[in-house]
Amino acid sequence: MAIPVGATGAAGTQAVDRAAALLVSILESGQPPTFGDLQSSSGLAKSTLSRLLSSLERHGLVHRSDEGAVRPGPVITRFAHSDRSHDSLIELSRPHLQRLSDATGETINLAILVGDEVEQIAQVDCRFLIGNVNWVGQRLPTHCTALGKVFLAGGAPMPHGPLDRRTARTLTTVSRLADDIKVTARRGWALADSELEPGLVAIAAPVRASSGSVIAALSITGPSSRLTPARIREFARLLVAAAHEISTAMGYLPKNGKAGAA
Amino acid sequence: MAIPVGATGAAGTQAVDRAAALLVSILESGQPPTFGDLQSSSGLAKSTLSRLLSSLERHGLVHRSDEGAVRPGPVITRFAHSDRSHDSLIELSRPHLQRLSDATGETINLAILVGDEVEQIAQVDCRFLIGNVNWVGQRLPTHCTALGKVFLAGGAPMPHGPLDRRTARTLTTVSRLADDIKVTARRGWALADSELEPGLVAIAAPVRASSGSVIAALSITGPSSRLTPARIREFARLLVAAAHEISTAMGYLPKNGKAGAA
DNA sequence: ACTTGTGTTCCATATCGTGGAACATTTTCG
DNA sequence: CGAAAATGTTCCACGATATGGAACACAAGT
Repeated sequence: MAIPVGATGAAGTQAVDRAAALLVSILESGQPPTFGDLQSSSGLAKSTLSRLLSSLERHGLVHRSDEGAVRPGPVITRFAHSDRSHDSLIELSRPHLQRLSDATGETINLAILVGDEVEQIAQVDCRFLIGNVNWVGQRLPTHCTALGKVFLAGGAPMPHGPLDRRTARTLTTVSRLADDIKVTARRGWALADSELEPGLVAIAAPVRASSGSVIAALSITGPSSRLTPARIREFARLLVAAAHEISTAMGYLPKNGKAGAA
Repeated sequence: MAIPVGATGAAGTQAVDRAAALLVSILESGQPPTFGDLQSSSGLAKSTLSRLLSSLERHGLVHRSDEGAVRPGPVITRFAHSDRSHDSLIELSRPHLQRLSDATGETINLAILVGDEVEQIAQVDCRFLIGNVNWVGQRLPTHCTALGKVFLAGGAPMPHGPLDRRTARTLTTVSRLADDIKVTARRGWALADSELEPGLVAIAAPVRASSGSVIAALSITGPSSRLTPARIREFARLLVAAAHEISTAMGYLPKNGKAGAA
């Protein structure tokens, strides 16, 4: 009685599996599929498909517009626009942060852009005694942090007016900052060496959504005594790779366009 | 034999209904529920719950962290951070836009903030001959549009440098703009009268996520010949009400905190 | 080491989901 | 305008599939 194709140890869930697969294909398809699209892509009987969709719709997980397009429903929409959507980004990223921490021993941070500031949303602490305390929840300016520069390089509006001078090395003119951002964009990662606090070095790289826009930034932070130029170069490779892995998990496709659909 | 509680004409979908309800409660609960939480809130047998969760997890719709917390899965996370999440916001808003259009006869727009500009993402055209063409996709500055002012009043970073003078009535100094924003914030809606284009009047109101942050702005636009002071006052009431309804649909709770959970 | 708590696997049972066909609606085309 | 095609929903008898209790595996607390 040969188990069907690739039945990975799952049984007793036919209906739910089908409904789940349906929902996934609706969430991942670029264009909202129609009933017909789903019918042919899933291979389900009309009646079955109709029943499953009705159930999903009844629970607000999908919505059928007048023209017959099947879209993510209000429950999904609400979640997508709520703060909680960041939690799941963190959850999805955590293993990568951890791996990066294991590889470098330094403090790893994940941050998002809030208004014109950078807010840390996750952190894995360094394993040295000399390290930073918990930065989660803290907001910092964009012009003097590696995390901030990543967002600026990703298209966030440049800061205005006189740039706050945090240290002697802070970039305090828009033109010098713009130059740095150009370098950052080309290089693929940002550097802030004693620009926020003397002796504090950070590098950061972008995490991208499937559309390519920068949705978060990943950073490695440590004292300049440990983050020497040679180390920085080495860590930057790891950092960019990790950020890239998260981006991929988010549906970003490295070279060409388009995200995976069903 | 007596249909169970509130069985709204649905049958033949027990398993899917249960799984869907499960997913909804995971998406809507403030704190990620544990297996136990779900067990008691759903009343399902352990074995059933385990099977359903496994199925959802297998499809990437939920994710179980090490500590046993059940969270939205990668598929949901990807969607939440993709551009497509705006589509479903539009879909959810469209009936409200339409109703507003029917009531006022003027052009209705929905916009989001992209960087430091406002991008229109949905529109319902006015029923007069004199009206604006399709603005969807167009980006405009924040300082001279009602839509933009809504975001500024909602906490978006103020624009910098010299403000582009679009008309004689454009607010071109940051301080005058700041005053206007204060009024906007207090009043609950924004007004831009001939500030973008002579004779073009627009009012706008905020759409809020469950967290209270402004995620979109809703506007009514028309020529000053039709949008007289009296009409503006009348329309503003309708506008604010409509924006509020969308906010509510997004999980925003008017007075106190907290969004609905299961 | 024993107990308690949590989650997964197993299995016989009958409940629940299935798909074909009939039906309802809307769209297309002659 | 009416016939035909396309699209989606409801119905129903059948049996495949989900169910929940119990046994099991594992971890945490005492």
